[in-house]
Amino acid sequence: MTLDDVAHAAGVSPITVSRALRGERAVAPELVERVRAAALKLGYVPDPAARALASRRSTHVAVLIPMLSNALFVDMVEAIQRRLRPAGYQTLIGITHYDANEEEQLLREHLLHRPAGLLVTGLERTPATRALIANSGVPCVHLMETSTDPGVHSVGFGQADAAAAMTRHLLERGRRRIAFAAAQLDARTLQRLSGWRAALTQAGLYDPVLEWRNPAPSSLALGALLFEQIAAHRPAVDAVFFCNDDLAQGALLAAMRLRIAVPRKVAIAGFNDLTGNDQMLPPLTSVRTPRAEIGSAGADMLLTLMQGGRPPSHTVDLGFELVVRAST
Amino acid sequence: MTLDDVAHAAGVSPITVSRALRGERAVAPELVERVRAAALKLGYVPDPAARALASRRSTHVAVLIPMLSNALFVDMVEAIQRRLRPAGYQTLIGITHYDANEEEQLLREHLLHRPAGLLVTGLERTPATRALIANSGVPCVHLMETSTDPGVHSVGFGQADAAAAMTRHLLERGRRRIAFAAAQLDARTLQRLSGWRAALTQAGLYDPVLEWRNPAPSSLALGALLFEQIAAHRPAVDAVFFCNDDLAQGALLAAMRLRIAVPRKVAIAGFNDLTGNDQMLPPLTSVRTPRAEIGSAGADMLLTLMQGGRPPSHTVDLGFELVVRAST
DNA sequence: CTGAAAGCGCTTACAG
DNA sequence: CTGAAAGCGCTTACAG
Repeated sequence: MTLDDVAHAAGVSPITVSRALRGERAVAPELVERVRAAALKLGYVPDPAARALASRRSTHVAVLIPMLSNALFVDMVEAIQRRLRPAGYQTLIGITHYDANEEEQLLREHLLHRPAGLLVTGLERTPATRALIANSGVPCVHLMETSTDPGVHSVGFGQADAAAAMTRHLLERGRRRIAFAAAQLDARTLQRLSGWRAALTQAGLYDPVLEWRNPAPSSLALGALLFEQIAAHRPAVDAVFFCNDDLAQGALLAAMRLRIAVPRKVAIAGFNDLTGNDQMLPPLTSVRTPRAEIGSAGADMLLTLMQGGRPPSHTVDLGFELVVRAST
Repeated sequence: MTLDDVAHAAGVSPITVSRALRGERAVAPELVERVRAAALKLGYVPDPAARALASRRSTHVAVLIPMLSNALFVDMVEAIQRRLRPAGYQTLIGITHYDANEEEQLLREHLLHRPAGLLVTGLERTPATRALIANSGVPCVHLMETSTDPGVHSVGFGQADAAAAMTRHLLERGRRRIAFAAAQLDARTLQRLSGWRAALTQAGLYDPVLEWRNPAPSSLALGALLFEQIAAHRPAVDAVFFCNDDLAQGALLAAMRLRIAVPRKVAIAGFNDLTGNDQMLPPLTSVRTPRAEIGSAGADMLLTLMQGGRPPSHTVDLGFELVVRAST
């Protein structure tokens, strides 16, 4: 079942079938109709390999994310697939493990397959990776952060702004010694840290000892550990803002074990508003981040670029939302 | 940079280069050496699209899983990629949302791309899907369960056995009214349910009112709800065995809210031993399931099949492990 | 708006 | 063990 069969059935040349099916204009509407009908009747489906070889472009979209074990990226990936699949694109997921060199290696591998598009996480990468993307000529959209560079397409939200907003919320609640606990220490975590720092500085309450960093991956256990350390070393701290919800949830459990009253003695806030926050004791205050929307809008922008179009804007800021629960 | 360039540099014909690079025997060792050196020097990499078109087989492996939001499958997928990538295969992840029809649709789409191999979750699917797999001739390994059919390749563990083992553990702890709470109600959940039922029946303690089913997806919130229902309607229940850890974790939080002592008044057990169980209050007893090992071993079996080999056994049982913590 | 020719970069038989 | 020929199923220029 090939183009020729459809051409035969429709009484046109194969190339006309090719054009009609791809929706190229410059084909008479009635011919398009005839071809479509024939293709449908024969159950014809174009061969992706032949198409890729001839056009030097596949229908694959490579999606590079740091981790799948962070629910954040799962939500984003699912939203991406929901958009890309109906449009006829296959998603290839590459996991970088927050490692710029692994990302570079992954990208090299994926580029060999001539992907139709690229979806990458964040803006920070090795110069070589940046060059690979630029030289490949493959459309690329950056997710999770917003770029000011008009040559870079991005969909995200202001990580620092979101963290600053949460910090101000804690200040409004009367907290004065607000610690920030960070894990992983990837670019976005550090942006959140800077947002927190800016808000505290503005309030005249910034103190470097309030900054707790740990490069290990975010987890309940690490959140518990960080909370225990903060409670032991800085008893005056009256709020802890964690860069991710799993840390905050772990802290809530640790507080219970240590019999430290939340939020009476210390307020606890998280980030991302992952599932389960409403089940915590007390329910966890967090920042809802629009990861699914980022996936959808990022895929839409990429779709536009892959079709040769130009998106209305090179960057889209999808914002965030404070979700205040009983923990603060 | 094509085969021809390498052929030229090595002073042989293109087809010899093709054969040498693919490791086909019937090429003189010294030629293989010469070709390899030339390819390396020129930085030649075969074009996957051309290869797929000519050989009618790609280097893609389609992996069909129910959900990415279940950490279980994330662990499995990561292990699969870790095995398949170095072997030169790309992983295409398809999410079925526990829907047999969606799985069928996904499979149809993936089969158009002539995948080199197929990795699917479980043994239960529509007859059409089964036929699609068989007729495609694409090597396929079934993950998570073990098949008795010698025509079906599988890597998993005894879901019913694992549930029965946990149930016996609860019986040994002196529990007599052991409820089973199930969500999602997919094939594996129902196998666990049957394992629990068998163990209770054997002990002469089976009672249908102890069975709690809810078709909604597993979550902390649903676990809390199920626990509240059980506590309200069946106060005599002295243990609840949840088909998944997130349910059990939600139950633990609900028990705290209701001030029901765990394990004094009621024991709580989960399944899979997802991350965070050790942080719960009290730490959660569970069954550790070898999902990463299943991913690795499944990928290995598929690799063997894709290379035309025959795996030592058509099915591999990787077992499970009881992880007893303070909640039981 | 439509088509004949050439070619994308490999591999599959078929010879020798 | 090696190679010349044909072809995988499309799309890209190039004409008209």
